[in-house]
Amino acid sequence: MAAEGPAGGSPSRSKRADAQRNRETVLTAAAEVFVTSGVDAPIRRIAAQAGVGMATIYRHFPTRADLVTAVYRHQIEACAEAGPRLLAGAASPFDALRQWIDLFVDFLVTKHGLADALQSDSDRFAALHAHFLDRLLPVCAQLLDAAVEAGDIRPGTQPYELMRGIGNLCVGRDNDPRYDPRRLIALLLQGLQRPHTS
Amino acid sequence: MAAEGPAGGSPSRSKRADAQRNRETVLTAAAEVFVTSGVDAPIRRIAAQAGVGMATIYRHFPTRADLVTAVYRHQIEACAEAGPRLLAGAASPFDALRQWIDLFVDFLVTKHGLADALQSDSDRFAALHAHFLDRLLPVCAQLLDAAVEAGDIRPGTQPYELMRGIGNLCVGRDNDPRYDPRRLIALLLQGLQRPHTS
DNA sequence: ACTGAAACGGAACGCTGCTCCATTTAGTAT
DNA sequence: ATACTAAATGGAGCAGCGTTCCGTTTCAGT
Repeated sequence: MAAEGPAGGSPSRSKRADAQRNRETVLTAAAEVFVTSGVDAPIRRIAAQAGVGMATIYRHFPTRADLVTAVYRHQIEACAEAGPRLLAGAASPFDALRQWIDLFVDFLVTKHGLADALQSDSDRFAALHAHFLDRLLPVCAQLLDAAVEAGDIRPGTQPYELMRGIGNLCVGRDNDPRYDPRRLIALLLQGLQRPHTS
Repeated sequence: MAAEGPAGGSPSRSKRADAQRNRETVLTAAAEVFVTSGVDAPIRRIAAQAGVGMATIYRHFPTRADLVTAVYRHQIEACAEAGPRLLAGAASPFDALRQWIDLFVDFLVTKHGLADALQSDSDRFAALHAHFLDRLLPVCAQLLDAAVEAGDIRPGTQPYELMRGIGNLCVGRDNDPRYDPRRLIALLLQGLQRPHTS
């Protein structure tokens, strides 16, 4: 997580310096290409942008999911870490859940095709799916449990199902004024809310 | 809609008989392949299954969407026609809406990858998306309007957004016991419902 | 039967994912 | 400083798929 500055511990020892450098170069290039062409961009294009061969990319990131994961690692982390913070600071657990979902949705919709990739049943993204789940599912579960505990929402909803549903709602063409996933997610949360008078 | 029997009007005059036959052959083959390999199955495979050349398929169905549309035409029609019928027969417009959505969801989840294709932003499925919308959006709008009119649900939800949301929720790996789109859709409908005391 | 046009099949092209290996280069021991 | 070794590299090569193009076959009307 820490910066790989000269004073800090070596980020991954036993790697040659040029390999380290190339790794960063590829990450930067991939990030740029992802913005313009989505996370489905041809490896060739990313390699060209980075000025390296394709094999270099495959060596550093064996699957496409590894590359995507690495590019968005910081943002996934930020989202994961926001969970407990929101829970501590919000007016109610339900509010915390809502705000966290907002963060999550913003993350998904601002990255071209990321939601699509996440829900794709293609093997090439299996690891991406797994990483998101590993990192964010516990956070979501904690928020959900707290909201149930507080009586804000009805019990019985599985975190996995909720996360996939939210991810699914974010899939598809971007910037369609007729479709804003946030509105539907708000509806979903509404349905989750327990009637005020129990 | 009617069968193309000998007594009925010619289904599409000015087509050669072998072309007519091949069209049917391709449709049958495509239906079979779609079941096993999803609507993304290679054209080559469908051609092989049908025992025809690829060009024959492209000539009859210029885009993949045309083929998919043709294969599922009957079921799309059935879904469209069920709308008014349900509205007339159900206990309330909201019930009709719920039942119609059930039909729609069943349709989507039983066809491998159909929901994925529908929401894909790839051009190759644009026509499929358009056809679904042309045929089903008015039906959904009618049900939605009736439910709003009856005071069952809050106003303000756009039919397009609802349909895309439902479609989106059906996207992804099939038969995952941890994820049943129907549960989330039920939640969505719950959120749509107006509180009983206005 | 004859013939023009419709329909056909599959080769061919372009694009992509992924792998393999000859070559280059960084780091180290002398 | 030089030589050596293993890590790292780059791009050619193979396979799969979508789509088009064209020489050949088959239908249908005379």
